[in-house]
Amino acid sequence: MNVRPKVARDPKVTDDGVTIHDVARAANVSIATVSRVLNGNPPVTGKTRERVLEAIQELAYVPHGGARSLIKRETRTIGVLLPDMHGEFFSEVIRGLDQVTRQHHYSLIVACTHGEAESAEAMLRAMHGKVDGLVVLSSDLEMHAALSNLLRRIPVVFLNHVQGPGGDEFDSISVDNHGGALAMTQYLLGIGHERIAFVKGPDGNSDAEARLQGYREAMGKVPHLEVAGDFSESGGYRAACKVLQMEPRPTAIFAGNDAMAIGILCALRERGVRVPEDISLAGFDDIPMIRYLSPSLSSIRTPIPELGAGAAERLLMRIESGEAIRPMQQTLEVLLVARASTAPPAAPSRAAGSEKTEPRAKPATPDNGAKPSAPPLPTHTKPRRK
Amino acid sequence: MNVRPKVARDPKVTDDGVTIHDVARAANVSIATVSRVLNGNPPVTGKTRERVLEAIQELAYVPHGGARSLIKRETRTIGVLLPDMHGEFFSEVIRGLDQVTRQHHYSLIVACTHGEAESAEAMLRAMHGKVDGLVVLSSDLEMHAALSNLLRRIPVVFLNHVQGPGGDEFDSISVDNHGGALAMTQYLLGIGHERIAFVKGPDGNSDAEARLQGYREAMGKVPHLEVAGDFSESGGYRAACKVLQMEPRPTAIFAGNDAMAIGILCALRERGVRVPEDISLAGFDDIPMIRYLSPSLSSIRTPIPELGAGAAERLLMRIESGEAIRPMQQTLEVLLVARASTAPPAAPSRAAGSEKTEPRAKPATPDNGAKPSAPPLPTHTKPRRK
DNA sequence: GACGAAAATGAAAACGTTTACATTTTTGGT
DNA sequence: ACCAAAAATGTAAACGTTTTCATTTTCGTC
Repeated sequence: MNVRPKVARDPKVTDDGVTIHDVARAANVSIATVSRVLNGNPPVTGKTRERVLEAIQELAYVPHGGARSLIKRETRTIGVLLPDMHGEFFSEVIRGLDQVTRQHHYSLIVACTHGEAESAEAMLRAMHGKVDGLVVLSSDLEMHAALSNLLRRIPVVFLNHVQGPGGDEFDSISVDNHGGALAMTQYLLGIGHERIAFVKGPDGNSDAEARLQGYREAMGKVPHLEVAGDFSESGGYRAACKVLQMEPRPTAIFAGNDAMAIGILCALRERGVRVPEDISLAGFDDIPMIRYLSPSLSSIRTPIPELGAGAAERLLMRIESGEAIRPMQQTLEVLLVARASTAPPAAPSRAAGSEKTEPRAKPATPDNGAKPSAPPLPTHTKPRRK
Repeated sequence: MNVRPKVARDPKVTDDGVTIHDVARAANVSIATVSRVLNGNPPVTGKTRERVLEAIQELAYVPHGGARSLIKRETRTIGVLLPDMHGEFFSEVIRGLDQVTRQHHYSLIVACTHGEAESAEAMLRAMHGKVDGLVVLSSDLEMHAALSNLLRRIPVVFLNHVQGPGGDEFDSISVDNHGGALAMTQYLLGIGHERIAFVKGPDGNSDAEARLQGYREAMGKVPHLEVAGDFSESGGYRAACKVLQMEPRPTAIFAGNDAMAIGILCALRERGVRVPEDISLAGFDDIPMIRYLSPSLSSIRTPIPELGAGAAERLLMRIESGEAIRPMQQTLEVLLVARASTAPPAAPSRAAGSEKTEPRAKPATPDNGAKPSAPPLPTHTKPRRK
C-alpha cells in the first residue's frame, strides 16, 4: 500500500516527501494514531506514543499545514489588504497585527492593492480558502464598494470607517480623524492664527474626509482655505506652492498627514520661508521621524500599532467565537503633540496676545525626540474631543 | 448525494459554503468539467462552458485555494522570515518582495522571529505546506544554524551571507557591507580624520560583522576605536556616551547603521557637541528619513527594495525551474552619500591634504536624494568645510 | 446510414490530514 | 478464568480540488 520512493537520509534533514503515512509505517501504527499523538488527543498509550515520537524525530516529519487546514476548516492565517507599502504607517500597522496574531498562533498574509480595485479583488479571491479572516484598509470608497460584495461571508475588519450604501456595515476600527483635526485646528486658532490653510488628502479616502470635516468644524465662520493633496510627499510640495500664492498669505498650514507636511517643509525651506517664524506647520499621524526634523513637527499622534493590534483582536474574537456579534465601529483616541513647527503668528492680525501668548493647549516643548524605547519624550496635549 | 444545506441567497453574495460540486450540479455537468473551464483546459464545448460560467456567476463561486494547493502541490505563496518589523528597513524589503511576487501571482506570508530561534523554528514548521519557498533574514549565526536544518528541502534565499559550517551553502543576496564600510572609512580618512570611532552592530549579525571588517581594513594600522552597539537608536545613544569619554576624543563617528546614528546624533545634540564642526557623523543604510535630519546624515546607500526584489526573483526562478542550479551568493553595490554631517576635522591633526581632498572612494554624489517615486527635496550639502 | 476517430464529458483516485465509528485489546470484578 | 466495560487502536470517509483514464457523444467519411 501507498508505496512511495523513500530515501534513507541524514535524519536531521527535513524531506518534504515524508507524510504521516511514513511515520505510521515506521512506528508500526495507523495514521490515526500518529495524528492523535501529534494533536495530543487522549486515547494513546505511553509506549506507542514513544514509538511514534521516535519515528517523527527519525524522519524529521513536519505536518503538512495545507492538508490540515483543509479538513480542520481553519487556516490559522489572516489576510491583510493594504493600499501600498510606502512609509512607516504600514509597517507599524503590520507590527501591531503581528504582535497579537502571533500570540494566538496565527500567521499573516499581506498584499498590496496599489489602489487598483481589480487587483484587490483578485487578491481576495486568491485568499479564499487560505485565510480565516481579513483586515482591510480600502483606499477609497469606490474600492470599498467593489470589495464589500466579496466580503459577506468571511470575517473582516476594516481599518477605516466607511458606510456602505444601505447601512450594510462591517466591523471597523479607526483613529479619531475628526477629533484630531478639530483639535489641531482649534489649537492653531488658539495661538492666534486666523488664516489657516488645510491640505486635503485624496478624494474618496475616508480618513482624509474625516480630517477635512474636523478642520471645517473648527474653522466655523472663519474662511476656509483648502488645497488639494494626495497624502504623498510630492503632493505636499505642490500644495505648498499653491498656498504661497494665496493672497493674503496664510500664517499656518495644516497638512492632512505627515508625509505631505514633509513635502511642504521642503518647499518652504527652498523658498526661504521660515518655520515657524513666517508660517506655522502641522501634520497628522505623528510618524516617528518627524520629531527629528528641524523644526520638529507638530502633529496629531495616532496610535498606529494599536490600530493593527485592535483590528487583530477584534478579528480573532469574531473568528473564534462563531460570528454572532453584530458589527461595531471603534475609534481610537489621538493626541495633539505640539513641537517646534507651530508658534503664534509673527504679526498678530488680531490683538489677541503678546508674542508670548500661550496656546490653549500646552506649549510646544523643545523636543529632543526619542523613540518610545528610549529616552525623553516630548510633552503632549490632549485634544478636546468633540 | 453530497447533501449540504443550501441557502438560496442574493446571488451576488459570496457564500463560503459553495463548492465546485454545487456549481457542477447547477450546471448539470460533472465537477471535472467545471474544473476544466475554471482552468481553461482544452476539451470543453462552448455551450457547456457557458452554462458553467453562468452557474459560477449565479452562485458567486470562488475556488478554494487551500484545496487547490493540496493537489497541485504548489501554494503560490512564499514565506518571509524577518527579525522584526521596526523601522523602514523591513517595510522596504517587503515592498521589493511584493513588487516582483505580485507579477508572478504569488502571495507573501510574513512572520517576525523577534530574534528567538525557537519561535523562528515554530514558524517555519507552521509554514510547511503553505509556502513554496522562503526568504529569510536570520538575525544571527546561532539562529542561522538552527534554521538551516529545517531548510534543506525547500527553496530558500537568505537576505544575508552566512557560511554554514562545512560549506553547506544556500542562495543568498546581500548588500556590499564590507565595501560600503571600507569606502566610508576611507572617505573619512581622506578628508583628514584620524581618530574615527566605529559603533558596531550586534554580535553574530553577519551584516554587522562585514561592516566591522570593512572599517578595520580601511583603518589598517591606524588605531581602531570600536564601541559596542546593537543597531538600535538607544544603542547608538549609549555608544555615543562612551565615545565622548574617549581620550583623546575621536573626530568622527561611523555608526554601523542609520538607526544608531540617529541615537548618536541625539546624544551629541544634548551634550552640545556640534555636528560636523566638533565631530563628524556617518551612518549606514541611507534610510529615507536621514536626509531630513539636521544636519542631514552622510551614509551608505543600500538598495533595500532591490534587495527584496532580487531575493524574490531568485527564489521564483528556483521554484519554477525545478531546483537544478547550485546556490550562489549575490552582492548588491552600495553608494556613498556624503551630506552635511561629515566634514574635515576642525583642527587638522596632520597636514594631510588640502581642503578639497577627495575621498579615495568614489566621490560623494551631489545627492538630491529623490525617492524613486518622486519629488521635492531638501537641498543637500556636499561635504566641504564651512 | 454505419464506422471509426476525434472530441467532449464523467467517474474515480489522489493530495495529506482529522475524526467518527468499528474493532481490537486491556482491565477489573467476580 | 470469564465477561463486560473501558481503553487503545485501526478503518475509512471527508475536506475541495485536479487529473488520469474510461466512457460517451459528435462528426466526417465512405
